[in-house]
Amino acid sequence: MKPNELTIGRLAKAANVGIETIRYYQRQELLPEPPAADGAFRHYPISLVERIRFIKRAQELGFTLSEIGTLLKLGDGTDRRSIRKLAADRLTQIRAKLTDLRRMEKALEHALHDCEGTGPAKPCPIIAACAGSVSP
Amino acid sequence: MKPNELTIGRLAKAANVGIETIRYYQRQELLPEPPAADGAFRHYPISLVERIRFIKRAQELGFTLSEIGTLLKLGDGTDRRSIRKLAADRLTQIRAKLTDLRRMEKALEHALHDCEGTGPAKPCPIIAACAGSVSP
DNA sequence: CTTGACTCTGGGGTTAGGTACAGGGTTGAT
DNA sequence: ATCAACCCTGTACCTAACCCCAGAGTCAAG
Repeated sequence: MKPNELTIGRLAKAANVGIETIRYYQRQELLPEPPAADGAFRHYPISLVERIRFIKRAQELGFTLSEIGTLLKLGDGTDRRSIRKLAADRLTQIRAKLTDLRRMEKALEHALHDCEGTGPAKPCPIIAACAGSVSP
Repeated sequence: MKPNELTIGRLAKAANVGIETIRYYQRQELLPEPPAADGAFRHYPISLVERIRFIKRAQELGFTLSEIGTLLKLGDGTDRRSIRKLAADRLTQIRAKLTDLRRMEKALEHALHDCEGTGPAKPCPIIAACAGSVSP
């Protein structure tokens, strides 16, 4: 084993992911699979640590693994147009989800607030919100 | 078939869900399963239309089906404390997700903005964001 | 050269909320 | 009585991103 190479376990530890995650990324073609001579241990270049970190950081930006695959292929950064489109689409999705969640937040806040201030004589406003009645 | 009863298909149509959704809810014990005499058609009371709508509206508030099961059991609204806890917990989750998504939104906005204004001589800021470097 | 920690291949399972058959049986309108 | 439209049970599949396991082989330290 050369000094700039790792076994899968050490690679996993260095990149702070599980071994199974690495194998999964290989199946998704996000990571190369080094050749193994007849069941012997594979040798992974240390550069893969950075590649895995790239994947993880892209995930934190909300990209799916499939999008990250594209990003990795565009990794030299010369095709700005494709990269921008990917990022812009993802941003649109994130904003849609934000709108959705904000609606839920408001509705729940409202129902909870009403519930705090409602005596047990009236129907529970949270249940009422689900039952579809408008708060009186 | 009594006038206040429906077949599963008509119930599905009335509640605006698929037949399979109704069966799924039955398996999750969100809906009762009327008895069927030896492979004959089941008869569903029309009141289930409202129950399904309840489920759908609760989903729009962000509750999981399992939580909705609890809500349905608490449906008389007398146990306000349990209901409030459920709603408050869900609200907490929604807010956590909102925080997460807002972070993603900011980071993507920033990277996109930088990318618009960066000449092809510099590395792509979107790729750079994934690669973990701080924008210079 | 033994031992224990690791790795290999191949397959399965998980969560949530459904969707999609296949191969029958039932209804109800003509 | 026929026929289309519907329903029954049971099972399998879908997405996304992994996790887990068995049984066999390999590597490195002592």
